[in-house]
Amino acid sequence: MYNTRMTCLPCDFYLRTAPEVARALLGMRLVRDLDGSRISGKITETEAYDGEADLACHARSGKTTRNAVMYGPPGRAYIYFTYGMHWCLNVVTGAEGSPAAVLLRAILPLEGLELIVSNRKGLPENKWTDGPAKLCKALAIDGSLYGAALCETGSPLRIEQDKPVTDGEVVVSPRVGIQYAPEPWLSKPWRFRLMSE
DNA sequence: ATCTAGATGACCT
DNA sequence: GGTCATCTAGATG
Repeated sequence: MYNTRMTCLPCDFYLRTAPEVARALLGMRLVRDLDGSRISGKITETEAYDGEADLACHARSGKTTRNAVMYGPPGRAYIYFTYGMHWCLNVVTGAEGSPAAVLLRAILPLEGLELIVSNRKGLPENKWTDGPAKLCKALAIDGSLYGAALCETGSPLRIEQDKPVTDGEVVVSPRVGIQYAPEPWLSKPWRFRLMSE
């Protein structure tokens, strides 16, 4: 029995390498507090981006205004804007000073369904939160939440402990959308997915 | 089912 | 000026 819904994962949870955190986040619950209403979903897909050496990571060119939060303490939100219209959400991992993060790529809606519906108007249910920019739209996540402490109760955006998943339910594969990256980064098995039934 | 084109602006060289 | 950790609608088999 996992009656741990309201417990945030502690900041120390993120004090590991990005691939370790990416794997461990599967099954946990992403929670958005919006005007007193609760929207949440089970994390079902993640990707790890691991430091300046990782030539697919946004920190590959050093510290900038955009990626600065990755250089800070773990457990905070690195949110970036891309393709002229999309927001994407990451969790910062590792010790302060070492830039790394985990991209949240998909969730399964659990609470606040009526708000998700209104944010994803007209689309079929299976397309509500099955991509990194889609889940941000569904949960009303944008740049105003940059740096939010995901490991603190009371934060408008946080990650709560939930039922862990077994290795048998997890599919590991290379990261997507980084064709520009050279080997070995292109093929690093740092994408983690929960199998769907 | 799978493919393609266009959106649209911040970021980097 | 080219690229981008993407998404959607529309076309086609």
